[in-house]
Amino acid sequence: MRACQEEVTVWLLEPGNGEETLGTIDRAATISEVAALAGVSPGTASKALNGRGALRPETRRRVQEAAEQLGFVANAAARSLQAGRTYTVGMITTDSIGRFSIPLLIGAEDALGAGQVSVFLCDARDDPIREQYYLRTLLGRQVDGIIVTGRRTQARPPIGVGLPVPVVYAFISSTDPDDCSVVPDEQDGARRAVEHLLAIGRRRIAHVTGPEHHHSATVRADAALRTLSAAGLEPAANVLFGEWSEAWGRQAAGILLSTGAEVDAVFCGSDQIARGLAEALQEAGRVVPRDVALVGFDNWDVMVDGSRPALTSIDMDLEGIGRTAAELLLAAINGNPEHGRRALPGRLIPRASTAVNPF
Amino acid sequence: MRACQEEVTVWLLEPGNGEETLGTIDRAATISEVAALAGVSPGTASKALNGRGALRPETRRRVQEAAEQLGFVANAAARSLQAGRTYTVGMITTDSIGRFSIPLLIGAEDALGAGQVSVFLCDARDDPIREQYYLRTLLGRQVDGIIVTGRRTQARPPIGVGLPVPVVYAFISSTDPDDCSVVPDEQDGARRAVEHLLAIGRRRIAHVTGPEHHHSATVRADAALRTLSAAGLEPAANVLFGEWSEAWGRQAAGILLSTGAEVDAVFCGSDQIARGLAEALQEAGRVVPRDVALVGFDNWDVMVDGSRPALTSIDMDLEGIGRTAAELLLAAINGNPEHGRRALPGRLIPRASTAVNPF
DNA sequence: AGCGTCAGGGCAATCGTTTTCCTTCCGTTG
DNA sequence: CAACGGAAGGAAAACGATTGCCCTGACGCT
Repeated sequence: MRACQEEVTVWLLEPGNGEETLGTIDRAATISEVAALAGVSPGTASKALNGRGALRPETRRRVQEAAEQLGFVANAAARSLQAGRTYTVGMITTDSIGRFSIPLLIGAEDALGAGQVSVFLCDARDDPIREQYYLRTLLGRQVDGIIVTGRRTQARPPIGVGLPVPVVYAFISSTDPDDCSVVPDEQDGARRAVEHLLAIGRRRIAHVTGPEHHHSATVRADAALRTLSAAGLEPAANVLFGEWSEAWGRQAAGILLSTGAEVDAVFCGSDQIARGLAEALQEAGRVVPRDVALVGFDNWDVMVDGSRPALTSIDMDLEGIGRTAAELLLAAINGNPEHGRRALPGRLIPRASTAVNPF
Repeated sequence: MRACQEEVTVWLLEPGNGEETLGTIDRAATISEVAALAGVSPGTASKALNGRGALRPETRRRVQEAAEQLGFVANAAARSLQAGRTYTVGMITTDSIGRFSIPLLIGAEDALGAGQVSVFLCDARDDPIREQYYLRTLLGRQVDGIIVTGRRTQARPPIGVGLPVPVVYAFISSTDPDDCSVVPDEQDGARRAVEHLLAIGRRRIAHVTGPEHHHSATVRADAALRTLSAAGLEPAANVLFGEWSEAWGRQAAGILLSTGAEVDAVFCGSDQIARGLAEALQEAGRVVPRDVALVGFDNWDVMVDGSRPALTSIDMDLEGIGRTAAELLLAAINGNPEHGRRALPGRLIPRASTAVNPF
């Protein structure tokens, strides 16, 4: 282990001293070779390296040194075979890998990597055939568990029933309430957005969002309306459903302006929509946030920072969702399965588009 | 059991025919169980399922049926152990997984998945320690090969020397010319951009790009200048190095306008820069593309489509790079290693920002 | 001195597949 | 009719790590 650290350093800082880098591993050494070098039996070597059995400290050390010298790394296949565990999980993204999957993936990979578990990545691309193919592949590889993710939060049918390994859904959820799902709390997010606008004194608040058939759009819209009415307010305009794009945001700005509704804030269903709205409003002479304050959703860096002014937005903490899903999966693998949907709160990231004092 | 099967099928394909779905796998069957059910020995069953050995067709069929009935999927660990191959490759992204890694990943996963090879994903996050940790992990898992990617195209020191498995670098390249690298041909991309601007009749062309210490920035800038001078032209202004952001694009627009240089086109080092430039130019009263044509780089959908007008851009075909890298890796695994850098050409995607007739 | 105990470590089975021999049984041929 | 050859399939040895069991000394106690 010490040597390991030093090796890294050698590679990193001083090219030229290649003595003990990983480069010395050119054909995997077996534990028998290590044992032979240390003058013990393979079984003993195994115990020495895994801290099991009753061994003299000196023997243990000798084996460890031999292992290091040979650059020994235990053959995972052999170990899995005998342990019945692979320290491996599969991650299936049902839609394609994209903007939403990545933070999930990073979070999951983070939590799993810390537990010495590797991740098989599978991209099912919205194709049920591919999905089942990957499921089968993963099961053949004896993964210890599976994380299922997707780009929509809507509940989906379970990927399989009676599977031999635990499954956790991240971001999307399973329609089976007995399955374990970790999702963002979108209602809470919408509530925070509206409350923030209320807190800075806005009262004529509109909502522009994605397609009405999109689960996230309706959930967020409902929560927004509820929050408004809890404050004794009506929305400043009907909810505008459209698509998740800047173009729609621009178009929606036109609609809002043309209806003559006196709007002093818009909560947008996505940062892209908010950005489009911001542009169009300002082209029409409205000042953001003085005349109209804006809150987006997703906290997507390139959108919130690229927009002028920078966008206040709701961060769903996707990385946290990925991490939590991974942790729940590990727990399930260790025999402590959890059931049901768990909704993680997001947080509001305030920026200039709702700054009370815009200077 | 039956009920389970039907549920899966109902969801998946054809309600009613639940015979052979994955639902039946609830505790992995071994080949011995299959063999017993088919009334043969395990060895024979193996031959039957893998199309090897000399077996009566009828026997083969019997075994296959037994396998299906039990939902048999060969234990990959056992198979790897004996074959010495795992049909698994590792993919290490040296910087974080991000906008550039994803298409690479998708491309690679595509090519590998088709070959029944699974991918271990590792995110080294620009941390050499993590990198070496993952390398070690992958080697312990006996991956058949490794793909190394990153978010910068600059050459990097090899991830290891004398490794027991082949390595292919994708997007980034290795400083060791003997290693196999697949990279975008950025010079070619820059050339295409400038030639496109020349083709639509622009002669006073400027170049705004990222940091001077960034490899991509200098490579593209050099190629752009060479292309101009090959056409007998000088750049309309000194190359403006800055950062890869919209903010810099806006700032650069100010610089170009204030120097009074008569610029009729700008080739930008990234779509973000181009977008910032487009905004600022138009706020200053210039019309894109009539007064100033713009070409970006990366063909990043949200930027090229979100910008107004939509941006002409250079697409580096990252997915193709990922796919090619994976194919080369598979070839190397099969004993046909390739060496050296292979630069893949990109293509120019024309959009409104360079439309000859902007209506 | 004799017995019990325990530390230290070797042996061998085990995980599930594949593969290399073998064996057996027929059919064909000299 | 004996011998040979090929087809069909079984037996068992790998692959590499782990682990329970057993063996061997050495030590201590009576």
